[in-house]
Amino acid sequence: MIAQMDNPPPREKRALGFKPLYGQVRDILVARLIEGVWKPGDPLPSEFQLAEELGVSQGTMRKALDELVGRNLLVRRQGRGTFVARHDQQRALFHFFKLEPNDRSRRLPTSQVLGVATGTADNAEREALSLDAGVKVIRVERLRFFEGKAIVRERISLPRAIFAGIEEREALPNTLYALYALDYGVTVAEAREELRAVAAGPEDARDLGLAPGTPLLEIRRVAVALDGRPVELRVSRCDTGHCRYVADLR
Amino acid sequence: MIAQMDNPPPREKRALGFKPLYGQVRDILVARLIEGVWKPGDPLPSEFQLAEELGVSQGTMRKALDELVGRNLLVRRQGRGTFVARHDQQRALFHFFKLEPNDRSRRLPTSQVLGVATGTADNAEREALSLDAGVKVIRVERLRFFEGKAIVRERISLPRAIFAGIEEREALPNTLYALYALDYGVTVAEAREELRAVAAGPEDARDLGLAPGTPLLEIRRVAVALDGRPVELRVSRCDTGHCRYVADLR
DNA sequence: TAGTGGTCTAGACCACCAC
DNA sequence: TGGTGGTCTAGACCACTAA
Repeated sequence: MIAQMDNPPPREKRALGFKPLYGQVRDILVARLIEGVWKPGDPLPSEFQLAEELGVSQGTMRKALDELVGRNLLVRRQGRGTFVARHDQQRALFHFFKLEPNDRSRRLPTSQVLGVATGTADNAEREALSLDAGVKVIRVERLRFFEGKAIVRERISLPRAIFAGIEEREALPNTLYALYALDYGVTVAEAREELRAVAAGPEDARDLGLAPGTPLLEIRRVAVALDGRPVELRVSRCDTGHCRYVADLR
Repeated sequence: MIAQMDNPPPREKRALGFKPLYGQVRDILVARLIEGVWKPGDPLPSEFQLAEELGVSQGTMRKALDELVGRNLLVRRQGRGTFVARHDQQRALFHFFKLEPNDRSRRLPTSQVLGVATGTADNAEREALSLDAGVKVIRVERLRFFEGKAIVRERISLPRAIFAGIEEREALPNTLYALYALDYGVTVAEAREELRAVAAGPEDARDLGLAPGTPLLEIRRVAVALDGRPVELRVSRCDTGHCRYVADLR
């Protein structure tokens, strides 16, 4: 059993505080993912084992697992098992990357870091990342390329309290979210993006090889970790002469 | 039973052609929605009745219904029943509308039709809507307002074969998708959007009160009906000085 | 109170994969 | 061949709504 063991009424189902069993099971599984009991790529115990451990039926465990698969936190492979999702698998890669080159090929761009710096969070960063005044952030500026052509200029802000030492690494990988998960225990679970059209500034123009004032697509993304903390602010300015932002509404 | 009645082997489950029962049931339900057996807002028979009619268990029927609820085609209301989703309910309205005024209020903009015309589909329309050469389309141009301020200039292209007569209506409602469903039997089930940054042209500038060349967010959307046909091409140019495009990645 | 969807269980069998 | 996830069933009981 789960929480009910402490309380005499074995199935607490009040009008307001009702929480289904599979929801409690799901929360327990999420907590284990946050704690790092299972790491990216690890297999979970079988559905039957998990169900027996938590004292629920396989059907209930299945429903809990289903929800986590739906949130892209787990991956099922028939005949093999259920695994913790990784941020560097083809399927998951494009979940947080919606730019597509105009030739419709689906590739990830390469990256070139322009600079890494540490500073005090400005107002925008404090609001986006829920930081107190005076807190330090790490800022990464980089360019991203499709087929050797610079398409995106990107500024990434990270709380130093979470990503301490990341500013001293010799190199940063192209897929940062896999790095966050493996080296900092931070699983990016969701993100909110706000898009605007802006005019290219002098630096945008220089780095992207455009005239100043050229319209650029600005993507402002706040990434949220499994535990609900906002962990990254990323502002990308994209030359939509060579790519476009694609969204499927279903 | 369903398809198996004709064939002696009651459960056809070959290596390749295997299709689960709930999938067949789901397809039958979708077919009924396309035929208009149940119209937007109508209640479906209860899960038990549907299950009995199609000769499956309630659990299987439930799984089929679950998928359609997940695709926003049906809506469940506990204690009341399962209903065909409508495109003019608060919940569904914003599923296909991702612009948010910068004051973060969630409202739909009002609309003002600038003009309606009929013409021969151009290359872009033919490709987007899978039309043959020479086919006629109806084009609607309109402005959309937040708080009385013109924010979006929109060009909508519709195949005349599907929406015959729509060009002669005295007025067009703000929420066109509800009109498509109710008067033309066309349920918009999904859409693909491509976003770019563009410079305002003379007409954009005039109608939106901006200087020519101001960066605008261009949203190019192809809406697809329940039966898979593309039914609408919509190109919106948005003044992101007053609003922004919002996407939640999960 | 009757009827609907929502949860949970127990068990059977199938499809897929690795060994 | 054994173990995993995937499907399907039958039945019980709970929560919500409307009459």
